[in-house]
Amino acid sequence: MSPHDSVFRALSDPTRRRILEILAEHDRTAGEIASRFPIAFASVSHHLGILKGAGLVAADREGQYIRYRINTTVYQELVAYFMKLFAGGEDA
Amino acid sequence: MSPHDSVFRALSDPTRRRILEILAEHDRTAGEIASRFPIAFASVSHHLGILKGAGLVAADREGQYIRYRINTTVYQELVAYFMKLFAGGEDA
DNA sequence: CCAATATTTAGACATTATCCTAAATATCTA
DNA sequence: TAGATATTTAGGATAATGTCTAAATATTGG
Repeated sequence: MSPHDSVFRALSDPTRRRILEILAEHDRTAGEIASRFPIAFASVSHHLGILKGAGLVAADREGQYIRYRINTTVYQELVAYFMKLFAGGEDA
Repeated sequence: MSPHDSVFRALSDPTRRRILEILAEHDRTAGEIASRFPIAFASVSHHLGILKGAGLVAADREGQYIRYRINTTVYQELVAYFMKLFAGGEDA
């Protein structure tokens, strides 16, 4: 029941983690997110694609905009995975 | 209070996660760990160095051998980090 | 002290990841 | 429908990562 490889790879980049932290506050459009970073919009879009592919965020179109939000499902798997690791693999 | 970048980078490689899972069962020497993987001992040693640098494992020399073990401290930070992300950044 | 065992370090090479600019796609508004 | 805005996709340059072999370091036992 480990989270998929793509989840850990997605989390390995600091820009992508910052995106998740921003989305944890509340949902935002791609442009709102991108404007917070000193890199090109296209680069942020690429990061958003990776986060979406890993299931860490979801996206819905709203007219011209695309709104991104945290997808909570995967996080519970992550927490369970790490708890199992540091608990020494015991059943509880 | 996010875990350091090196922690996430260390976790991004599947071999390194497998090492952590093996060490979660119980402590093992570098050689015992390396013998479980189809790659060169030197490569596993490199991975162990990265895990140690991230604080995910600790190592103690035992005569000729070096025994590795899970270092639990960082895991609690990881769990707290992810819980905060998927809880929406609320105080609780 | 020397040879054997255990582990790490160094240097090279292939693969992957990030970032950029430019072009493509989607939607809205006049 | 044409032009403007929002976002993604494509292609390429540069940096980072994982793996290998060979050499170096540490410890034990005769």
